[in-house]
Amino acid sequence: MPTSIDAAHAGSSAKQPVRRDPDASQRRILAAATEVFAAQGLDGARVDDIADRAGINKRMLYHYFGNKDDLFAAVLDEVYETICCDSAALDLNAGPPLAGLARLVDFVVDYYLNNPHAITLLNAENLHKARHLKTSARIRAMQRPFEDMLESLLIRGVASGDFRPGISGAHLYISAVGLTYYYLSNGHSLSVFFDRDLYDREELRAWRFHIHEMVQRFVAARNPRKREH
Amino acid sequence: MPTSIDAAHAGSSAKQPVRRDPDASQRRILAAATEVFAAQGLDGARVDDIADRAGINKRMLYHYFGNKDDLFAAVLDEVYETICCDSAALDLNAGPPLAGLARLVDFVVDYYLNNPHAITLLNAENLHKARHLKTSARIRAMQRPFEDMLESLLIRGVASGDFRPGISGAHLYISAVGLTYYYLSNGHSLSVFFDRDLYDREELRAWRFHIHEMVQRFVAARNPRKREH
DNA sequence: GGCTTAAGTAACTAGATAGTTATTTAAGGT
DNA sequence: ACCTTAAATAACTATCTAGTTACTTAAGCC
Repeated sequence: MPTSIDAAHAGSSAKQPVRRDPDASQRRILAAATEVFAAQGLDGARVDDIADRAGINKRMLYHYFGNKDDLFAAVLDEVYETICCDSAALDLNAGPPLAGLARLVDFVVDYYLNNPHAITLLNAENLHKARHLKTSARIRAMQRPFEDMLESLLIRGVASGDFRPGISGAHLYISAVGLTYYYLSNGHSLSVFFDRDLYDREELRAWRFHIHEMVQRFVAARNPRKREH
Repeated sequence: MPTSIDAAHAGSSAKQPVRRDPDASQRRILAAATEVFAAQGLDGARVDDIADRAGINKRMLYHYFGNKDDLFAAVLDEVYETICCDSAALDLNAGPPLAGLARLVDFVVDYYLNNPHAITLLNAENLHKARHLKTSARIRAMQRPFEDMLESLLIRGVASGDFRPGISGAHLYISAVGLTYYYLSNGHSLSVFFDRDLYDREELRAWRFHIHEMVQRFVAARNPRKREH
């Protein structure tokens, strides 16, 4: 089957005038680049492959994005954008602290389940020592409010007697992401090693529950309540 | 400065006979390949670069290892080898269960601190869906004994009243590795986001302590004892 | 010393790949 | 209708790169 229908040449092969749509072309390029960079990495990806999948002429890719590296930066910027937007919508400080904590975990798990590209793209970025992130304005803008939100949650939890004091918001967040990310990122190796499919629906459900338990027990003041899921 | 002294041509430029040492050549190639694949990934690595760093002729690389992909497989095999050997030396079931658990965590943290190459190599492997691992005999051979050792530890812990029942050895292990691995693998991104150097000595010490706490609190029967480090 | 084997070398090649040049043509303002 | 701008295309190129060919020479055995 054909990989994708070329919008610019949609319909029959009759000599219809080529419909122009710069915005759509850019979006198509970005979407194709996201797929290919995620699947092959920055060095493994082929510019011709991206252009083919986007159904556009390679020249347009250079016209809109400059070069391969800048295109990769644009893809990453979009990833950071979605992380920022999704995070901003997350209000950890409504309702009880324990519920906020659970929402944080579910948010992280859902984000990486819904954006599997993000993992391999961020891996590629870290292989290059976060070169592109360092110049991204977006992520810097949301850093402070996000950390503040985390700290508020922790303070509220200590006040309510649910959390113990002295917990680092950064460590808590890195833990939740790390447990999610590593499992999904290295699931292929782990599945071989433990001889079962860790991407299986039931395994994923169990792992989500595991993260909830780990995080809760970590912050819990004394004996944490069982949490139904 | 020159990248490395070529053993085959060591000494002055006088017309000394070329010393032959096939074992050393292979080791040099493997060591260079480990460096380059770890730094650039499978696709980013250049065979010529590896040959240059090894100080051998490219032809020998193909002679001993077949092709680029097989060389990468050999590098990974060595990584799996060290993981297996190091793990085998780890006796979790001597002394009290809590001490065994702490040894497990320290082992994992130390392994990835001492073998930073392993992380990017395993990432490259997972980008390719653990293609090479699937055919590695080594890792399969140690899977069962390692899991058994973990389960014994958990059973002993429950018996002694230190651990709660119902904990999965696999989940426990994945957690310890995940917390270590993600922190180190994505430390560049995280350092930018949290605006501090997470590879700093003091930060690393704090993170190790954090993993100990998380893991201990996770398995603890009721109120875990504080653990000095 | 001569002979066989394998370690080592230099120069080469076929194909791939990022990036360009030169050109055509749709869209939109006046 | 005309003209400018920019979207789109096809064909091209300089360079890089994995893998090879053809050759030289050290080591070990008799």
